[in-house]
Amino acid sequence: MTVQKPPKIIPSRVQSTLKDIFLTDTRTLISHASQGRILTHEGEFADHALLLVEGWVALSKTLDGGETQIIDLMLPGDFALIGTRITPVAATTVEALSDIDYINIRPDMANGPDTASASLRELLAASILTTQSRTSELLLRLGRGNASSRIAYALIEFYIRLQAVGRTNGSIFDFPITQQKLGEFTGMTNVHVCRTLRRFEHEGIIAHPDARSIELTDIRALCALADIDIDRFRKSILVSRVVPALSS
Amino acid sequence: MTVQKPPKIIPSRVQSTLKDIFLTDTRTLISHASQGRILTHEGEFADHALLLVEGWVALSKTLDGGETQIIDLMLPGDFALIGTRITPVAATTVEALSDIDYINIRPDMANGPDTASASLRELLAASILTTQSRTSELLLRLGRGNASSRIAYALIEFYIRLQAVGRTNGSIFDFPITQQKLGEFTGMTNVHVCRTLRRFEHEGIIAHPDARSIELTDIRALCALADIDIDRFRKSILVSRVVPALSS
DNA sequence: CGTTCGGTTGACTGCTGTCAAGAACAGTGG
DNA sequence: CCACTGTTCTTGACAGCAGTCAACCGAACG
Repeated sequence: MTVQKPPKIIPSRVQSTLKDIFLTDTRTLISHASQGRILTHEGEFADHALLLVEGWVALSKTLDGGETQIIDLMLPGDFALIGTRITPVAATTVEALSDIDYINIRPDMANGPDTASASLRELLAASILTTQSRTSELLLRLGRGNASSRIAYALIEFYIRLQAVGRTNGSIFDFPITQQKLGEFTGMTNVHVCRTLRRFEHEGIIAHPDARSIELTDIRALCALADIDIDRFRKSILVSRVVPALSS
Repeated sequence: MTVQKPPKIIPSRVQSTLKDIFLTDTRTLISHASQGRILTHEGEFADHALLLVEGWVALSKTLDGGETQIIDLMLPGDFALIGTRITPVAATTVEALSDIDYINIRPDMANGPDTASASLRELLAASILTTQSRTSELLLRLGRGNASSRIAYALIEFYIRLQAVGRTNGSIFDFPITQQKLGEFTGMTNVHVCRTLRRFEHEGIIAHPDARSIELTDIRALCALADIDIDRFRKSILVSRVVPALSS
């Protein structure tokens, strides 16, 4: 009943782009980091782009009091600008929620006039707009939704995104995130996350096939709670089309 | 004691870019819309970029139940992609919070290979990243802050942004937004917005020089409430520098 | 076998939403 | 000039959802 781990895949479009740039097998470029590692605070990442190959990564912000809000999660195959120098994602902390494999792309690799660089920029632009779309949806739930709505939203978002990169087995998927972190994403305390998940489980909406996985047994109910039209939502958060106004 | 209305200004960098593109005086391109008008729902805006010259505009999303969350506010001088076809800002409603003047930029105007188009794309890319930064800050307050923190955050954000485009008079500025809309921005009910504003006024943190203006009489207190380091914050939400990885 | 971490549950508190009524004000039309 | 209307703001009473505090459990790990 456990999730079959598919072979590690880089989305094909990204992979071919990277091959053009690096002129080498992408597998040799992969770095590793353990769960809990903070990827910012290390100069090496300033202005870089990060391609996540395996695992989950959180982009978060923290108030002086120490309260943390996760702004966006990176799932396998995701691509994002990180670093501290130029982008306004500046004050963001980048943390590995699980053990991860990733490729670090230096800024100069995307700045050239060649088609490979241009293609990389297009990917980046598309990924930025997709992130913006997800962030808007999350903001809507934080501003207007109750605990059930927020948790349901998060679960559906993870499901749709993982499904798009072949990381689901039916409605089961790996769920390597603590209730504490899920609370940081949904704007709740870990205690209330726990209560809400337990209630969902009791109502037969979700299940735990094993400790590290989750099964969405009633996706329709989750969509209703989160006020999601699943088809429209899928199109909205998975956009990867090139945006004319941003391509060169 | 009222706010002196400065002449209507288009930020100089934007203005020169637009002149290059349109080969004409930008003043002839300005359209008007009245307070309350919804700018989406009209095919004419699909995929367009909008340059706001005067007034406030809200970009919002709505749940089925009718509850609305404002994702971002456009203030005079702001520039954003709107429309429904390609961008993931798709499901967003664009509403004039006050009477507005704006310039509508058709997608083909930014797609050319000429330097003017390229410059426009750079502006757009910078504006998207700035918006992302503001949205992250807002998300942090919605997820972790209480009513005081959220309102204080909103007031400081408006102040900093208006000051950057010369729309403040000391710490006084035009405030053409209802408490209802402020609640849609901060994720609160209009009733609680009212209570919070009244408390701020009673505590001497803000004042109402006249019905349509607001004065931030104790900016330091507001920053403390919102957990804002004002200099860092200013840099973060006003970034307009070109992002290497996105420029062509 | 002790320690740590994450998860679970209960009791209690309190912030914010809901409901409702009234005040201030602008606009509209007679 | 004066009702009439609709919108926004204001305030109070009350309820409920989620945070806080605390205790305990189970699993993983050294």
